[in-house]
Amino acid sequence: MRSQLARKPENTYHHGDLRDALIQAALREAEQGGAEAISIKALAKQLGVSQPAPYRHFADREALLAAVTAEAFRQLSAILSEAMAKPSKQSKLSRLAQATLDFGLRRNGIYRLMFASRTVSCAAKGSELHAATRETFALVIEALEVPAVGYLRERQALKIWAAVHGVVMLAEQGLFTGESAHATREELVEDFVNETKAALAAAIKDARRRKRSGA
Amino acid sequence: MRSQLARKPENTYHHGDLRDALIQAALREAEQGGAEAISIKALAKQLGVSQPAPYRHFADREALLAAVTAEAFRQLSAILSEAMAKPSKQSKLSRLAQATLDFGLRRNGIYRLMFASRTVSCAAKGSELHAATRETFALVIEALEVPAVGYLRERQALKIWAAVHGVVMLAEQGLFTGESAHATREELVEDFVNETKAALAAAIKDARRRKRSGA
DNA sequence: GTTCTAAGTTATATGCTATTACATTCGCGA
DNA sequence: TCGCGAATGTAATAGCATATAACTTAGAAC
Repeated sequence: MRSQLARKPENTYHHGDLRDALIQAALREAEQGGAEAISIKALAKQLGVSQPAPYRHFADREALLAAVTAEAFRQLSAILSEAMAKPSKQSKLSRLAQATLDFGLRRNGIYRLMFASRTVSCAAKGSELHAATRETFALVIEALEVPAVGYLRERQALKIWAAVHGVVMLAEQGLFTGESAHATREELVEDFVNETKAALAAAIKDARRRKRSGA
Repeated sequence: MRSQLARKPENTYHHGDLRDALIQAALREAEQGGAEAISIKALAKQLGVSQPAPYRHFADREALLAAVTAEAFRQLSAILSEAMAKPSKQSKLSRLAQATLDFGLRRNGIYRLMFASRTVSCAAKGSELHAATRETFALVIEALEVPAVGYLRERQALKIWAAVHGVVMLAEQGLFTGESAHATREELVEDFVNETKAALAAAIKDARRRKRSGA
């Protein structure tokens, strides 16, 4: 296993770890231009192999995109885990939400690859990509820092996750640069975070009261 | 001006209204496959003209996509206006939000074209596309049915707009089909609508109280 | 060491974007 | 109504990307 972005050494026949090198190089390309910026041919040239070489590792372009997207989800998961782990005055949920916003804005192209293409929705249930997306969502649930309360916890996780993605989307559309720019993206995300906390607190209080009156 | 989806009549040199026909045909193509499904060559063949003919009306593929996206925004605006206009027990905001969700799910590919590509963010400020997106957002503000209260109204509009888009996004990712499917997409949207209403009501009440105590 | 297989190469077919040079039609003014 | 210029369409072609087929090389397995 050699360095991930390495070109094939000259005067050698085998690259060594082309599959991984392709994924890493593709991620770099997608950083700015999204999925459209990923060209098998260009990647092959970049890595010093012939154009058809990548097809030994991926059936077609879609398969490469799926692998790249899965890797992107794993990277996001790592970032979110780290954000949640480090000590801070902010709540875990706030840190997760802000870190997601930051990721979505900074790594624009990759974000679109992950959430705005049909690659994910086409992913089969047992696939690497499907697993990676589920793992990321599990972190959202974890960030709520509440025990499972019926399906309420999943519901709140879906809501905050949806809301944050919506903010990223509108921000990339440029809806925050103009007359409506008086609310920053970070403020909006924090609003959603606080609403989620309030909803959870209310629900838990309600559950306790019901339990007490029932007992 | 001839019928929009019409092929060029045989034995004629001019199509009649190729520009519009291209946009309409491209919209049909994008319905399922998004922007990637739009091929200049295929459209030309479909409409019975030569491959280079479309370039008389659009500088390049990007320009066509921008025009198609603008048209899509106008169609969405029309749908939302209609939803808001018809008498109903539901509030205008609820109808707008649910209609947006419906549009996003039904016309999946077009929705991605509108909100998940970089076409919009690259649109110049004076462009047809930029105007179309602003007009749609203006409908969101209108749906709140409150007078301008500082920047609060725009902020709430941004929030509900972001939230609805987030729900569409996650729904298309398949996050609602699985263990987390216990909340429907419609329920989540309605949650966000109600939170928006509550926030607006609270803010207006607060403003009145402040005004009274000040007077 | 021989052989089998994974991984890479050359050559090629196909499809799309885009440009150049040429042809046709429309509309408008003389 | 004739003619001329602008708008619109066509044919031919260059360039790039995906993908496949047939062939070659190196590494591993026995």
